[in-house]
Amino acid sequence: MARTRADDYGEKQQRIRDCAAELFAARGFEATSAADIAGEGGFSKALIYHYFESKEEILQDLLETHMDALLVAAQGALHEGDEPRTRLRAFVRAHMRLYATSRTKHLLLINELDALPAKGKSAIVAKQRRLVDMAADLFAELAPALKQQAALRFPTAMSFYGMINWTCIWYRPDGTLSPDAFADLACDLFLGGLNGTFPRRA
Amino acid sequence: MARTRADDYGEKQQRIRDCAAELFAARGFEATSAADIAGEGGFSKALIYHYFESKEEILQDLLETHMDALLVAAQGALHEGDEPRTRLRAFVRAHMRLYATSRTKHLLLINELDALPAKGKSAIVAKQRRLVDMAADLFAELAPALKQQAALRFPTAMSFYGMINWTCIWYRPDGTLSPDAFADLACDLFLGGLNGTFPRRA
DNA sequence: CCTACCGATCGGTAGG
DNA sequence: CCTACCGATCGGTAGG
Repeated sequence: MARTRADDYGEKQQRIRDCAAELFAARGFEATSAADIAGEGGFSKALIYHYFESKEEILQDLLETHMDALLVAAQGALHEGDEPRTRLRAFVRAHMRLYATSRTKHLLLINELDALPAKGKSAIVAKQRRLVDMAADLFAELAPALKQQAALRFPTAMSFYGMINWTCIWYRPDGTLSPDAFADLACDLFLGGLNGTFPRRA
Repeated sequence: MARTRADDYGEKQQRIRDCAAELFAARGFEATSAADIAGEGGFSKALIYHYFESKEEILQDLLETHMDALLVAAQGALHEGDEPRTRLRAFVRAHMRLYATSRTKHLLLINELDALPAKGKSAIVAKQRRLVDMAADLFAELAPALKQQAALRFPTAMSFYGMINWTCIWYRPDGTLSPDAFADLACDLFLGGLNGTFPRRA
């Protein structure tokens, strides 16, 4: 018979993840101690080290999960509609919706990726690269001339990701501008520029 | 006679700033100890606390200086040329040039702003807001319809800053794409969008 | 899954 | 009575 595991193994682990994510996002990874996490969740520091190897492993776990969710959502968006413009709109909306529902993890991905050891970081970066490639392929469909400018493929895709990832600095999903509304604005700006976007219906 | 100060007071202080900046950018503010900084510079930890009140004050000093330089450079760019398009190009180039020459400080501004105490952070944020306002005013000149959409003024300006600030994640000024070349690409993308930018001369 | 601890190191400051 | 530092160590806390 296989070794048994407590019925609530998964839930306990998740509670640790949740408490850690909250504190990592609020104070930063380095500034958060294992004792802080234990205090937040009302469990012992030793419990954390029963479920995770290290503080870094918790962060790795959080970022990995978030990137997987992003890849699934983005991949799904690419099947919504035939026109590349429609697919781009769905692609950007998928990002903003996930950023809204998983704001904490998104903040960690942006701010604390460097806290990971080199090997773990490169695993995350590899997943990010797949996402950037999906965007770049879509852009090449939208502006075929981009295919002749291989050197600008990546800078262009990163300019796009800058627009939407930078939202972690200033955007609050509970404000007047909904995730979809910002997604559409960003989409229009990226496709048509300032003068192709304004005037626009309010 | 006024109280005297060592002739090399300024230089010593600058050496501490430089060593701290390098380590803060490489390892993160929290992960860098005063002892690390002292070790890097070959001086005592006590020397640091003779010149600075705290580790935070060093970071504050670095970010304040960087923001001031950015404000001066950006302000200067707004006087280069009559057409708003020309001024925007100079504005973006000024940013990218400063990011290239002060890459370390730029990284700190993006990654370590939260390490500052609330009061110090808000002083930096206030300066950033002035910069964002300069950009937003320029955009309203370029697309007058934006003036009727007050709610989109800030999101639009932040989308722009996303494109250029996100470079700290992926852009290396010593690569094949020069700071001015990327500035022009970002400028074209923001003004004309994907289809207004490509095809373009290599 | 806890209390009880460890080796080491933290940011900051003492006397001289 | 000042500025410019040094070697040594403070009280607490880190991850494990």
